[in-house]
Amino acid sequence: MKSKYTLLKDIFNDPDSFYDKKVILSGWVKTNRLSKTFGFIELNDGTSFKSIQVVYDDLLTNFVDISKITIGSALEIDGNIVKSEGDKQSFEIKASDIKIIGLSSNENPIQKKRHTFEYLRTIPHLRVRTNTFLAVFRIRSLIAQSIHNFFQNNSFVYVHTPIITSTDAEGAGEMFRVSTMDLNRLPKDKKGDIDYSQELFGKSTFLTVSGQLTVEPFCTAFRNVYTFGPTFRAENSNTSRHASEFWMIEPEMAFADLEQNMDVAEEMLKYIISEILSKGKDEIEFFNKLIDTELLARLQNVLNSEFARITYTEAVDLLLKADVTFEYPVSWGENLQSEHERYLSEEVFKRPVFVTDYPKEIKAFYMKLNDDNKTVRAMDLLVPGIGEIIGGSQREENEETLLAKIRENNISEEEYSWYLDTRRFGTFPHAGFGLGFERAVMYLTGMKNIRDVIPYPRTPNNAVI
RNA sequence: UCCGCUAUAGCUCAGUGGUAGAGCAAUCGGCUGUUAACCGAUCGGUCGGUGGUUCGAGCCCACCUGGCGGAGCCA
Repeated sequence: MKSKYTLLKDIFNDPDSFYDKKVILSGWVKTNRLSKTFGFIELNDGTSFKSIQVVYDDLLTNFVDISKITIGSALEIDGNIVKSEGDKQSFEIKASDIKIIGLSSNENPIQKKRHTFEYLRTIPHLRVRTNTFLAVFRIRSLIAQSIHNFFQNNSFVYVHTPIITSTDAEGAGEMFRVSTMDLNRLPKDKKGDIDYSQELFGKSTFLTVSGQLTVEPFCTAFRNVYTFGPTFRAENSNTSRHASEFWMIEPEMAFADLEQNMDVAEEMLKYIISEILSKGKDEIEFFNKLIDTELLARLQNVLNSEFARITYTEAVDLLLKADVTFEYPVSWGENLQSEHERYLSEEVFKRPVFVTDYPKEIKAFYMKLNDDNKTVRAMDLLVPGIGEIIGGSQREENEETLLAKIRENNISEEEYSWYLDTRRFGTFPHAGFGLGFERAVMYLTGMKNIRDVIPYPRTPNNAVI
């Protein structure tokens, strides 16, 4: 992209080559410090996490206006890159001309002070200008890109599965209904029930809760595939790690079993970490300093250690033997509670841990039944601080067994006939998992609330903007 | 949805039944190298809402609403 403007990222990459050179910068004021005849502006142009210090003095014809410049104002600055006399930066720009492109009103709520995340959530359109969110959303972008790179490098095909689905109860929670009908005048059929045949699609439709089922047919053609898109859950969940709209990555691999599934998940996470450590250095250092002082050590530890792998049955044994009193009792056949998962990842292993082979009763119908007839080839990846970040399984490839599971679970055979076709017309072992994108962002930045890693978070009773 | 905490100036908070406070921001002024600059002044309030107890409520009680934390559901 050609432009008359020099970008801050280029200056920070190689400051020496800019010394005593004239440049034109454009960007936004982070802060302004003023003395009688001179002042300092910190300017960020969006291309770098770091800002540059602009030195200006009363030789500027518009010195009075510049000295009153407000946070957020957009400026164009002509000047020379020079060695800085200050301690906190090695170079700065000495302004020969400053144009005010857009003055910020003095009512800008973003101030030169610490704001709480709670307050900033009420102004999602403005919080992105603060350091924390500049760091969060650049890292979020880097993580997304590195996920694509990882799969593309490994011959996966990216599939856009539908966001509107007609399959009710895809198996994971409450769904948002997609309707074109007038809620105040719902059409009724002869029995007095709502007549969904009058919908635009001629039937009920919903927002997807997972792309997994619709990506599986692509796995039967392209071998290795993945989805990466938005997902919607209408649950009334009020926690720091649930959102109504979030993004999910769901790879599906042909001729793969659960072990390979875990290998890919582990390799993928390590790849993402190595990418953000090299490409998001400034941002990760910022998180490590101000958000989570153990972040860097944790990321390096994860990068250099193997993830633990235990079965559900082993996990239950470990928990039963644990010298800890849990609020909820542990017993084989029950779901692991958050406190149990936390104990395993935070106390026992102190690193990510795969828990596999859960009782079939507490897992989805499509998971492959083990020979013991009691457990399925499922895996959850638990990480310290967040809990479950990945859920996956080897899929049941046997048509008869899958059909039996569908009937056992009172799922409509008719509605899933297309899914059964994947087993009828040339079945094969396959496996996949779902990675909660925002949970990954939380884990990799140290941010504690999912609302602070989504640009415009949607949670129950909260859809600001 | 359940449990707990919470709501005072634009923001962050103090205020222990008896006159509404501070820091930051903003505005004005001072200051020749600042780094969340510093110093002085000014401005700033329906104490979330409704009802109750009391001579008197920001403070006590009830309900409602919002926010946060935890649990469940899950990613």
